[in-house]
Amino acid sequence: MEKPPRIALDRNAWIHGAIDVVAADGMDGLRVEVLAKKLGVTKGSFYWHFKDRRDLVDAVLDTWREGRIRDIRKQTAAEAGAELAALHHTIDVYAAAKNRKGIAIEAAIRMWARQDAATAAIVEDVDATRLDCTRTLFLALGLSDAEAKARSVLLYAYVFGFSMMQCGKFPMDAARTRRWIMERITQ
Amino acid sequence: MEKPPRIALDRNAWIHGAIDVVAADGMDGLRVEVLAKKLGVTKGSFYWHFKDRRDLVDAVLDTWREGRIRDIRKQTAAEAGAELAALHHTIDVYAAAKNRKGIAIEAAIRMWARQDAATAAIVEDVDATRLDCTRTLFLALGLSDAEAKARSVLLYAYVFGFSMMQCGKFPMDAARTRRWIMERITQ
DNA sequence: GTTTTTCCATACGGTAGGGTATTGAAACGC
DNA sequence: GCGTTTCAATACCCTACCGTATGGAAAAAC
Repeated sequence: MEKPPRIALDRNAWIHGAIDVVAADGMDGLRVEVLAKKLGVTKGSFYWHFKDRRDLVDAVLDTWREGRIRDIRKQTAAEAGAELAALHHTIDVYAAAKNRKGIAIEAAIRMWARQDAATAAIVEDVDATRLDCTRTLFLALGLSDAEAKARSVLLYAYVFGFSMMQCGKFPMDAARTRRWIMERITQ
Repeated sequence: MEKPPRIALDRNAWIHGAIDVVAADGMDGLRVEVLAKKLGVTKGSFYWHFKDRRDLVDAVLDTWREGRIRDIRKQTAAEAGAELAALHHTIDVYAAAKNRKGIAIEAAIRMWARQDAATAAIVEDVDATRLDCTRTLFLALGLSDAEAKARSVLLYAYVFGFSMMQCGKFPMDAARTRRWIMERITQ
């Protein structure tokens, strides 16, 4: 019997494992002992790296905020003249079905933010950053500031809202609908 | 000391109490013993009216579905010629800040639907009904079926998405933005 | 090689809560 | 009045977890 080599976990391994759990089961589903078993250790390890469960939750939220802010800046980066394409790209990336995990985390954290003020503040930061990024793109297209803001709000509300809807029983041409809506938001 | 008169609870009292809890704490926050204490009884009563916790959850979901379907039909009812006003009214009612509890329940149930297939089917029913109700209004305004569907999807995605956003740190004229978006969706 | 630090296992106490079994009391049928 | 039905209280058992205390092994420091 080979003895498995000792691979020490760090806070980061716990945080990323926790994010997976949050995506699957929501913030309430994040349990220290369950996560420990998933990582192949016991909670003795957990309480070495974290003060308590709340410490992990805060770390998850911080990691999420930093990641989301970095991501939206990257996705909305556009050379001069490519702003419209960048907007289309942003909608595609954020509303895409391939982004199931990201959407699940968004929903879980926003749900949790209803009960937790600190989380609500983090969501506010992320949303403000996102809204500002697309506002900049709309401004570059020559729109007024008020219209750039309104279109940004519509863009994100659509993206988040669509990800929460279940259109399975509503017969439609999904691709065509997507295209129509994207035009409506950006032009 | 007056002895409080015995007021027998029925399933409905439990269900409505449960809906309040779900709005406040999500589906995971719905606990038999906690709800019993809130209703001033013990869980001995609960297990008289319900087989188990899942039985209550199912009852909550059924009640929610029936209520939501009845409500959307009522809100989108329009005399001939008043279809546009009905659309505006629908957006107002569903996106309104005054509807905090309704929004919280929507979010909680949609979150729960990620883990529970039966719930996902119920959400699908509600969404299909809602989409169809506004589609009918758009059709009455003379739009093509494809466009009527696309506008309906945009309408609900916006309403749900906006309720999940935290725009506190994004400075804007909220009323004016709302008006702009409403026009963009309906006209 | 010994000491120290790092990381984890084990064992334990405590609370919350699901579900059952039993008892009890009020209301109802007659 | 008297039995029956309806609804709720009580007492349990059991599981899932949080958090702590302590011991122990591996690695690093020296």
